[in-house]
Amino acid sequence: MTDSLRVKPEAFKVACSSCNLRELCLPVGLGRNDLDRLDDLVATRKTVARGDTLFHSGDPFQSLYAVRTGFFKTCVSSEDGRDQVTGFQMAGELLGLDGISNDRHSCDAVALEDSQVCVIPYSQLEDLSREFTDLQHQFHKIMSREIVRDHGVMLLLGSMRAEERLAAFLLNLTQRLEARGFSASSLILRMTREEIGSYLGLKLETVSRTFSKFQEDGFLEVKQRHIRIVDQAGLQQLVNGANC
Amino acid sequence: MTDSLRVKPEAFKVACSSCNLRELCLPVGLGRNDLDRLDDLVATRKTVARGDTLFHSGDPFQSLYAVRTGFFKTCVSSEDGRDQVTGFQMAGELLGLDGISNDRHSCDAVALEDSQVCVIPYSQLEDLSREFTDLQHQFHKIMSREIVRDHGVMLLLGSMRAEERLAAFLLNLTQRLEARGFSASSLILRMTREEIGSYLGLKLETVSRTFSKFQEDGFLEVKQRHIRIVDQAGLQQLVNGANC
DNA sequence: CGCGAGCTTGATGCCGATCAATGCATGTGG
DNA sequence: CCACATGCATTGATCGGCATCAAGCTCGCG
Repeated sequence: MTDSLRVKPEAFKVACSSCNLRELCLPVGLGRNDLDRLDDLVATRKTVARGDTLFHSGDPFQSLYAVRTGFFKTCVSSEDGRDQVTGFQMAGELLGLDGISNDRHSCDAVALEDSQVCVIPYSQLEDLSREFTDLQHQFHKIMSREIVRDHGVMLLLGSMRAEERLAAFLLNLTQRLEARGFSASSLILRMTREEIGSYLGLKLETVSRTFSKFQEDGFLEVKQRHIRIVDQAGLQQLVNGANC
Repeated sequence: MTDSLRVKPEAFKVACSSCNLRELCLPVGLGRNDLDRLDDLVATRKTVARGDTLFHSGDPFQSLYAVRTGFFKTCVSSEDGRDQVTGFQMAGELLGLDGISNDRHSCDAVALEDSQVCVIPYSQLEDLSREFTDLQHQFHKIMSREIVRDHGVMLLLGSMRAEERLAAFLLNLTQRLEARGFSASSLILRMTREEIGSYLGLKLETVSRTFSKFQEDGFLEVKQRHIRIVDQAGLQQLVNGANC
């Protein structure tokens, strides 16, 4: 092999400045100068096969990860083996923020399809964000946004009924997919009914039944993991308490 | 009144460096130098009467607040009027982190007793944390800790039954009170059954019934808002799935 | 083809919601 | 000081939504 070929193919693309996710990811709002420095920081990628774990709860925390391609779930579990999916992450979203709190990850991150993440060494990110106000501010916004998202999930888990939960889930998913240039009305679920159920505080049978009901009611077409949204407004009405 | 008396009594105490909460609050782990600068930053206090709101959802975000004395709840609400308590905050805990995400608060913060908070102007905190690594790191830890806490609440809401939720709630509360030098076994609840229920995803009647059951079972003595924990280990066993 | 993981659907039961009445503490005005 | 109102808590009776248990179905894959 020649020297030039020994360079990993990813090396050419590991650059936030030319990444097509830069408007969704950490670099949002950064200027040319900041971006160049960020490119130096985010120098490596990591491939995670479907079913594999990016990090486990308890692992020492070193880096944040930005999803480049693929799809992840994060889940926490209690001592007695209870398990809760805390989120699903897609391209441009950050993984690992939980680890900052005590230098260990406190949840598992599992790839639900073959995925690729950008590795962001955390201490270097702190260094760089001391230098660049915009980066610092953007990073804080991302953490804050995660907190706000979590509060929304609490609202869902604490006060919504099964149909409302699933409707809210689907609308959230399609909205994020749309922001990434995918269809807002047709999607393929990367997670099982059980994983959806865990996220929504429901059993997989309830998730399945609710999908069927949505189909009967004309909101969706459901064929296993293929979902087509027929009546988005109807789902939206469900989430707001139109039926109460 | 003499001049000396006209000086607000608080003026002497508005100093993180001499605050008895500094080991629980933002200043954790800061050196002398950092602390002095933080003192300049956190120059004002604010008194919030019981029942009053420190900030509303939608208010422009300017500052974080550190609880100095008293007790708060934060709650989010959806368009259709659904309401969810997302947390209870006591001395040394930060309020307002949700506001960073889009320069507006996204929840209400309500004082559950007469309280006092330290006002931390956010943009100045950002400035200062660009200068002091330790402050920056501590701030990030606090945000991350909030995310981890939220994930714990999701686990609770998504997978625990009523008794487990209330037991977990009480243990968490006493643990935090103990860290502040209060008794771990005797406490006065600052919130109503309804607020507890909202936080735990239960109705107030269920909360009340569960308190009564805990009393029958010999875990607690309950007299309205006065709680005495008789069998902490028993509660702990409940939280872990000892009964499953 | 046959196996297994995941999904669907049905029957039943239980936990917690709901509805309703009473009790208890605090405060207020006559 | 009592009468009454008000807010919060307790307790009971009933109901319903979701969990649970169980059986069959679909589809991808070795």
